Amino acid sequence: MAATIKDIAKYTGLSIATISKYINGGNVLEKNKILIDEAIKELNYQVNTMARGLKTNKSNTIGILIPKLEKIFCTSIVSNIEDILLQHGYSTMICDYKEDFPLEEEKLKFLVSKMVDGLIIMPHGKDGAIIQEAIDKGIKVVLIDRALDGVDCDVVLVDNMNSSYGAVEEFITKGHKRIGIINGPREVFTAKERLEGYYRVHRDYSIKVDEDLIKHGDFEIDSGYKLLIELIKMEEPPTAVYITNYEMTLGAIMAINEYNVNIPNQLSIIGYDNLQLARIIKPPLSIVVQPMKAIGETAANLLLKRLQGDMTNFPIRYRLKTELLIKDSVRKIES
Amino acid sequence: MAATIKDIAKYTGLSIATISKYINGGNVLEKNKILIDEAIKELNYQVNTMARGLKTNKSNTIGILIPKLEKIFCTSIVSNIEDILLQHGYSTMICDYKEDFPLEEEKLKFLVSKMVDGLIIMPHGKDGAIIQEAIDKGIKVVLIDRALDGVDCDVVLVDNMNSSYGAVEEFITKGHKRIGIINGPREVFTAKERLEGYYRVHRDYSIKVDEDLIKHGDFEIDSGYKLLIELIKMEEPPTAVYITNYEMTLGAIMAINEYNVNIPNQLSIIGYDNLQLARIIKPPLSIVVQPMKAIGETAANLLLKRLQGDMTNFPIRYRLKTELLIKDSVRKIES
DNA sequence: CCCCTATCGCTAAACGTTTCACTATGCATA
DNA sequence: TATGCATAGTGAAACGTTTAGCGATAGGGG
Repeated sequence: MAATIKDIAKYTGLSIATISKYINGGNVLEKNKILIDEAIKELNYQVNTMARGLKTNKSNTIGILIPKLEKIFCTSIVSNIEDILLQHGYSTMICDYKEDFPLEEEKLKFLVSKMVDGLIIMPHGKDGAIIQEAIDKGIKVVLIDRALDGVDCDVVLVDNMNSSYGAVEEFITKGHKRIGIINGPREVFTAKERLEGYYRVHRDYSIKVDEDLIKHGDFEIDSGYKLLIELIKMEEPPTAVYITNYEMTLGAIMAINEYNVNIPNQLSIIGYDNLQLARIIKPPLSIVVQPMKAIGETAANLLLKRLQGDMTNFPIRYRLKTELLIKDSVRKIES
Repeated sequence: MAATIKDIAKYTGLSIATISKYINGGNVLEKNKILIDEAIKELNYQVNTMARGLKTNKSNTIGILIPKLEKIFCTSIVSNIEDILLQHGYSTMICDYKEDFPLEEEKLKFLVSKMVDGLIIMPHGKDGAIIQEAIDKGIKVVLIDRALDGVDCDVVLVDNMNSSYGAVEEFITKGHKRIGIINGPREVFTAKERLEGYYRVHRDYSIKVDEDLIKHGDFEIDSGYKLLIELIKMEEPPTAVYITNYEMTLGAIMAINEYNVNIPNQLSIIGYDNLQLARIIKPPLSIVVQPMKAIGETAANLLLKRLQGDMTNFPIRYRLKTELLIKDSVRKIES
C-alpha cells in the first residue's frame, strides 16, 4: 500500500542505496536530488520507522515516565521537557503508571521495547533494578524529582529540605510555635527530605517538635482533607499547618471550608505547588512554588547532552531551588 | 546484545518458527513449552517490537492526541481511556499538540509513523484531511469532544447545547434576566454549541438576549479573568455569569477575588468542569460537570470494537450528558 | 494394515530499511 | 598519457520477526 524506498528507486531509476543515502543527508547529484524529491512527493513516501528502527536500534524518540497524568506538577514538567526535545528533533512518548509499582515496571518495559533513545523518569518504586537494566542497554536516563538507590544516572532534584525549612521558618518568625505538617508517605524520597527541613528549622530555632503534629498522608486529596481535620480537632491544635504537596493542599482547603475555619485568624496555612491556587483561594494562599519549568529544562538539556555523547561530570545531581510565595494566609502572632 | 528468537531456537534446539508460534499463542508440546519458557527466562528474551511491527504492520498500540497536557479535562479523559485499553492488551502513546495546529499535524504523523493500530483524537484544527489520510491507511479513529467535517469516523461528544441550556435555565428560574456568558472562540465546535444552548433557553423563556453580555475568550485563564472584569464593569452589568470551561472559570474567580465581588449576593456564577473547584471555592461553586469518565470509556470501548472488526452503525455519534451541580453560587432574585 | 486426520515442527521468503565494501566516473596532477 | 583521488552510485547482506506451505509423526477407525 504505502510507498517504500523501493518504489522511489524504481521511479527515479536509482538504487535503493542511493535513495537511503539521500534521505539520511548524504550527497547526491543535484539533478537526482530533484528527482528524488519529486518521487517522494508524487508517491507520498514516508520512511517506515519500524524498518529503520530495526536496522539502527534507534528511534529518535525519548520516553517520559511519570506517576500520574492528572497531576499538574507532572504534566507541567513534561510539557517543558517536550518543548526542548522537540526543538532538537526528538519526539516524545509519554507514559504514566498511575502511581502503581507493577505498572511502572510494565510501562518502562514498553518504552524500552519501543527503542527509545533516552528516558526521563519520575520514579515511584524504591527499586532501581529495571531502570539500571535500561541503562545497561545503552539508553540514557535522567531521573527527576526523586533519586533512587542503585541506579547509575543523572538526577534533577528539588531542594526539598530547604524549601520546607523556608516555609516553616516563615511561620516561626511570625511567632508560631505549634506548627503542623501534612507530609507524604514516610518512605518517599521527597517526603523524607521535606520532613527533614521541618525538623532542622525547629532545631535551629530551639523549638521542640511535637510528634503529634506530624501527619503522614499519601499525597492525595483525601489525606489532605482527613489529616487537616485531625489536626484542628486536636486537644491542643497547631496555630499553623504546612502542607507538602498540591493535592493535599486542595484537600486541606476543602476541610477548612467545610469546618469554617478562618484563615489566617484561626489557622495559618502554607500550601504547595500551584500558582493559580494562590489566587483562587480567599484569602490568597501562601505557597511553596516548585520550579517546574527549570526541572523540565534542566532534565531535557542534560539528556540531550548525554545523547550527544557528552558524559562530563557523570553522574550529575542537580538541586533546584523553590520559591516561597508569601500571601495572606499566615498570621503574625503577637507575643 | 539482546537475545533474539534465534538464540531461543539455539538454546532449545527448536526452529525459530516454532518459537515464534509459541510466543504468539500457538500450540507446542508441553515439554517444549517448558523448555522455551526456560530459555526466555534464562536469556532474558524480549520480543523486538520493531521487527514484529515491520512484519505485521501492527503495534498493539493506540495513539492518543490531545490539545494540551496541562488541561485536567484532557488528562482525566486520557487516564480513563488508558485504563480500558490496558485491560485489553493495548498500550498507549500520548501526545499533546499544545493547542497548535501545525504541531497537531506533526504529532499525528508521528503517531501514524509509529504504526498505531488506532487513534483517539481531540481535534483542534478545522481540517480533517490528515486524519482522513490516517483512516485511509486502515487506522481506526475515534474523535472525542469535537466533531470534524470531512472525516469519516466515530465521534464521542458531550451534549454541550443542553448543558448550557440547563445552566442558564438555573439562572432564569432563580429570577435572573441579565445573564452573561464567557464562551470560547466563535469557531470552536464546543463553544458554538454552548452558545446555541444559551440562545435557545433565552428564546424558550422569552428573554431577549443582550449581545453585549456574550463574551468570547480563548478557553484560557487569562481570558476568563479579563472578560469577567469587562462584564462587571459594564454600565448595566449582568446579575449572573455562566463560564464555559475550567480554565476560564479559574480566571473569572481570580477576578472576582481581586475585585472583591461578593458571590452570590453581587453576582451569581456557574462554572465548568472541575469537581474539586466546587469545594475549594467559598462559597461552593455551582458547576457544569462533564462526564470525563464516560467520554473516556465510551471512546475506548468503541475503538476496541472497531479494532475487532465490528463496524456496526459506523459512523456512530455519541452524545453524553453533563451534570449540573448546584451549590451556593447562585442567588435567588425576588421579583 | 491402511488411510485419514490432527498435531507439531520446519524451511524459507518476506517486511523496509541501513550500511559496508565495492565500482564507475570525472578531473587534476605529474 | 598515466596516475591518483575525490565523488556518486550500486549490490548485497543484515536487522529480528511472522507466516504460508509443507513434512513428519502418531492415534484411531474401518
